[in-house]
Amino acid sequence: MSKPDKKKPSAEPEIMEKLVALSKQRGFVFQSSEIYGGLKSCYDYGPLGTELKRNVKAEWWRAMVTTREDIVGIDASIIMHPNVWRASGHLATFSDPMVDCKDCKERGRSDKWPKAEKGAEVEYKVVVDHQSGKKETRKGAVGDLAIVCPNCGSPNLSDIRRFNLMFRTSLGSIDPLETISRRLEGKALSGEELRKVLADAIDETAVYLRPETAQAMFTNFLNVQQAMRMKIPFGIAQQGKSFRNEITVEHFTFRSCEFEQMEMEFFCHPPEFKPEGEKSDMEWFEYWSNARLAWYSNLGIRKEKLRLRPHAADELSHYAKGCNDVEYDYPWGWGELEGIAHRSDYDLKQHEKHSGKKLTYFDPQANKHYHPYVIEPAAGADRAALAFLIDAYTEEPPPPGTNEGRTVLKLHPRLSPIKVAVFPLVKKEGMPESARKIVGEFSKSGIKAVYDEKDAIGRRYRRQDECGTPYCITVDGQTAQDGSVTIRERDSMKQDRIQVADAVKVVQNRLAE
RNA sequence: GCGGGUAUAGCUCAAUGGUAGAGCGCUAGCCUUCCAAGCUAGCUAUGAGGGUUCGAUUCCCUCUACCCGCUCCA
Repeated sequence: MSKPDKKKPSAEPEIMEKLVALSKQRGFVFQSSEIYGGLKSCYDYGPLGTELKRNVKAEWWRAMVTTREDIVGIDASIIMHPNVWRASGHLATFSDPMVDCKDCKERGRSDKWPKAEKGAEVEYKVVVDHQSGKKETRKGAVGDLAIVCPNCGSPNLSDIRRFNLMFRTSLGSIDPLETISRRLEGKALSGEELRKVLADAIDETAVYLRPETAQAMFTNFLNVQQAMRMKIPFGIAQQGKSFRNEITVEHFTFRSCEFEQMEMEFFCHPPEFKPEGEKSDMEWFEYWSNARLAWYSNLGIRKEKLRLRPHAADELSHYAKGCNDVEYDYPWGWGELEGIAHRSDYDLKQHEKHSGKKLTYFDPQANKHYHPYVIEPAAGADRAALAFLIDAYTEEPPPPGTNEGRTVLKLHPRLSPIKVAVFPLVKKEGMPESARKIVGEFSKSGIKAVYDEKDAIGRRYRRQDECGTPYCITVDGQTAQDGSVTIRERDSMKQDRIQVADAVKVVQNRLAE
């Protein structure tokens, strides 16, 4: 088991700056609400970014649902019953009283920290120089919370804070503020009493934006299984927005408060009910780990920039039997693209406990009811789109004899926002008309094509290179004579002559490769 | 959350206590027959708020956002 090694000297620290600039210039990603000064961690996808992300999601759906008999999809609501989050455990940490040590920066639950007598003098050691690890002995008095830091023993602590990992809102037309002001009218309450009144009033209508899409696959487990007559092993897949009030956000769109997930819950036999010849839960775990890793490399991410990192035992949740992260070597170091978790039967049992409804699968072969095990590949659509973008970003030096290099996004053609650009070599002799007709043919076939006649032909090629457009078709003098055009491939810059009549078919075939 | 840095045109950068420039880009036109050619004309900017000042993009304060490092990440 390898430990995460997040830190590494960045080989190209400036690549992100260039990519952010290109993203804005070419319309991949903009900062949200930019004219108002921006909003922390929020980004908007522009026209090309939207196409890219849609293509990423479409490829995922194709690989996970369309081409598989054993997986079906759902599209659940973002707001779910609050008890879903009690069952999943998200609401517990949400309301836990958290406290920070001001000396060693340890953070934890105040009700779990060592008790100490209020006002008592204590002695503790603090690391004063992180490089040498030099410590200094200090003294202090225990404060009102009557606890000390479990790490360094310091009584120098922050106030209690409750971290809102989930976005809370209220469902219903009555504003909780109305309820609160009514209940508080004419009352003089202590801080603790006041808090209770507020918490109760808010709780009555409180709902939360989902922090993950996974729970809807568990709550709908039997609905889906019965409606679609699914037999174990089978999976339920979903794509959609999730929301987390992250403590920190970083690295462009890599970690943000609003993000899109692509998750699949694969229900398989627990060991005691596994028939002969069927994959075991651990074999499915390996299968999905490898399948998900391969998905990224098949869509063009360089193999040496991808790895599967097994979680160390102390990183795992208590119920998990394993977790592999698919990681990408971002410009700032290795970071998570996707997590494949072996969740045992924890989630279904939790929901069974909290809802009081049976969530067992009836296995007609074994003639038994049981809770299936679950393997969960959970990917981030925004992270995937970002990784594809970073990996595709290439700066080529000027070829011998010239002085202009080129910037090219070597995206997999199926991920490219624009598939084909069609140019008239010059703006005369009917070439623009022919070119526009070709664009029309592509549009009719559902292939995103654009027309461009501005500037010299070389410049138009370079513009498309920056957008990641894999194919450029040019109408020239020969077109009028024999009905042929050139098709130029983005990465090799090689040109073939093809018939106009075959153009759509040729591109379709190349996209299918 | 802590520390450091940054904020000028669509992008990359310059300059200035007194009319804010360039390159690329973009728009229109001319020219142009295959890999960022040329000519002409045009468009576009000092993150937000406050203070000092006759006058602030420039000095000061606050806020916001972004970047780097630490911290955190159910």
